[in-house]
Amino acid sequence: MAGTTIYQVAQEAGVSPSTVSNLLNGRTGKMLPETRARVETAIRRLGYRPNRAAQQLRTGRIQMLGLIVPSVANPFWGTFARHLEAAALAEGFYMLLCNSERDRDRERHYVEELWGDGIGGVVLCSSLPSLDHVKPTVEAGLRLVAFDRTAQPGDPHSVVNIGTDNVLGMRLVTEHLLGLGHRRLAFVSGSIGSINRAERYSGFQQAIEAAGLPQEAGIVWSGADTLDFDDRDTAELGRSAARELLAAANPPTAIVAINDMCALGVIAGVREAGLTVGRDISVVGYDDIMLASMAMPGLTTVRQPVEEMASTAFTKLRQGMESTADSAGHSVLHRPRLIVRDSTAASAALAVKTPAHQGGTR
Amino acid sequence: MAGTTIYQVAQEAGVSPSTVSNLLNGRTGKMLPETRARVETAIRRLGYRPNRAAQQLRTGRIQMLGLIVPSVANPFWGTFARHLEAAALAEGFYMLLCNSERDRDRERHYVEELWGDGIGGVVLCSSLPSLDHVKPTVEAGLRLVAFDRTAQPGDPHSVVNIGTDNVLGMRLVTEHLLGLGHRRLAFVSGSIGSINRAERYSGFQQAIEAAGLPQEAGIVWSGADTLDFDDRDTAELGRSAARELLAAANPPTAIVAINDMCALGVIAGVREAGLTVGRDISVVGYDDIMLASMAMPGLTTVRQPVEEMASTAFTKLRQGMESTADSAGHSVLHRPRLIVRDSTAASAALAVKTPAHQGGTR
DNA sequence: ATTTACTGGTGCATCGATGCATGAGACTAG
DNA sequence: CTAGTCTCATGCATCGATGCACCAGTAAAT
Repeated sequence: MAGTTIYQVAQEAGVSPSTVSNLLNGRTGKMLPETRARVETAIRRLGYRPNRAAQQLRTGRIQMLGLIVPSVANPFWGTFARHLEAAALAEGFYMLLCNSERDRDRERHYVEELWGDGIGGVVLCSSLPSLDHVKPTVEAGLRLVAFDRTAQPGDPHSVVNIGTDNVLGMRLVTEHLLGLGHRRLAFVSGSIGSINRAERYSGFQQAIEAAGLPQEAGIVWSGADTLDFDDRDTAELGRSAARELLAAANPPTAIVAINDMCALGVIAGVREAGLTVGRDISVVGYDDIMLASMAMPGLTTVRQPVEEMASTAFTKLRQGMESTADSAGHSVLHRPRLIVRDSTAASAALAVKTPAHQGGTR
Repeated sequence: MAGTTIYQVAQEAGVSPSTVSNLLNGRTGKMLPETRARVETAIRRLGYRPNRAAQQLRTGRIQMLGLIVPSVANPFWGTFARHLEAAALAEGFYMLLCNSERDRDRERHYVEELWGDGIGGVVLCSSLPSLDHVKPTVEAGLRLVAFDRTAQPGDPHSVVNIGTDNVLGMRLVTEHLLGLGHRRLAFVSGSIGSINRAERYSGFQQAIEAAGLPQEAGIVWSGADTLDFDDRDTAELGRSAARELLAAANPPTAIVAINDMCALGVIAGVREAGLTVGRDISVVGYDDIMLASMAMPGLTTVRQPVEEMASTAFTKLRQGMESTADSAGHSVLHRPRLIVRDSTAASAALAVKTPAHQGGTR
């Protein structure tokens, strides 16, 4: 809108528009240093900036990527969005943000719309097990990086998956609890429909088995039909889970929540039941959102290296967009990390020989 | 990228590209219903979608707006972004997201970049008192809606400001506390540099004055030099404030925090001091972020009608972008609302004649 | 029959950048 | 002095949609 065109620059520098274009696009091979300098000066003097619309129209490409997340109101996605934007911006790419609200049709619609508008690459954060709804677009040529998801049979070829090892992550916290002497753990989740929820659950089970404990040591509390897609609901879910679990006969000594929001709800529920988290009962979450460190007590959880993952996502996307050959898809698994805080402590059964408030490396 | 052009549609329908264009742009005045139907069928059959780059190049306009926030990692901005996107999308606008990290230069850079790329409207969420850094761009024609900010002398003419009445909001909570019998209140904030912080402070003072209390009834705790720009820091600030205030002789019976994050820190600090929020001392925040309702106890706070504000922001932006005349700027003040939860209760001085846990309409 | 009026639709230049094919000029070789 | 070789720069068609100015028809008026 500044309105300076390549023609004005050309005139100012006393050359043709082609020359300016050549310079702009790095075709400086055969160009007198003097000419080059003249053009560069003119560009600077006029404050010329190429018109992106014209560039895109001509080249078909555009320096922009799309990000589709369930909802940026959720701090986990907000954080991811921020890091992805930073990675993109460093290479001159803009980022279009889209909230899918976890709706399949909205995901599809966005993907098609973005593709139709000339955006060549999209990072899709979907919790859906299948990518069928976007398959046609991907097969038409869209570069798709799926985030927080593991490759599934039937996925379109070129899709790159980026995530953390959920099985491992959940094993880590579960083993942490087992190491503290807990022998009766509850796993709290909404429906285990999404891929990573299933993976997390599997990690939980594996840890219990590996410890040689009977299946019954792991109680599963699943709000089955609850539509726990909203964060507030997720937390609420944790709250009711805690209430129910603690009211039952032979309650667990530790509760494993499917994610941090859920864990925060659990903490609230435990407190309402008159117990103290980190003393009477241990609670762990997953994700390490900002609130996890600020909660009282600090929440033991599993951190996903979000920044690193964002950077990988952008790199992969870009690679895909540049090569014309249809690169084969694959998965990049980042390593999750156990973050121990004060919400976990030795099981009450051992509490006699261990100081009550121990357990946190803060 | 689908690649169907207006020419193909024209051929398919047996008309000229102009006719298709006319239909697409609503110039259907003089067009036989039959012709119209033929074209519409062709469009559907070919799955034609106008090429946005070409449209933009031709018309100069683009159906896209920019949103600049301090950081979407902060749930308050995340929520706002989500609502703004929804409002924009309903009218066929995309939203480009930019994180300024509260940096003046980044704000300027983004504004210039967006303008240079043909984006005609930007919603800027800046905490800076002055808009001088973006003034040139606004004067060049960019439509700017400033969010969470009140008009200041020296602002560019066309800027529309959207916010809530911070003075009123803070008066509301402060009066709520006074009504509960509190006579010694502390106001906790980092440096009161930004406009809305100053406004909030002013509301606090006004309420105290209006109640006929002496100036000294309002203690001001200001972390002066602290760089409390990160959320974590803000909470930390509240924590230290609480500790210091409670350790002093003649401590306050109620603490007013500059925002919810800060209030959550205060709550943590109070708890560490061995006191119970909502009984021994009352705490209030501002913003009503999601966590406010999930904290223990639920935080009494002031809610900004975010969704409504987002909708206003979009409407104003759009109006500005459509009219060529440079509409005059103005401010839209939304009404904040007091949300009473369990973190406030009657002052301890009255506690003898009032049940301890009362006070919350939940 | 010729002009006037009107209806319904089309031709074409245009937006700004791109990059291939081509050309002008300088210089050397024969 | 012409042909051949280089070097450096330029002409021009192109991407797809837009919308004004114009034009073929047909109907009504003179």
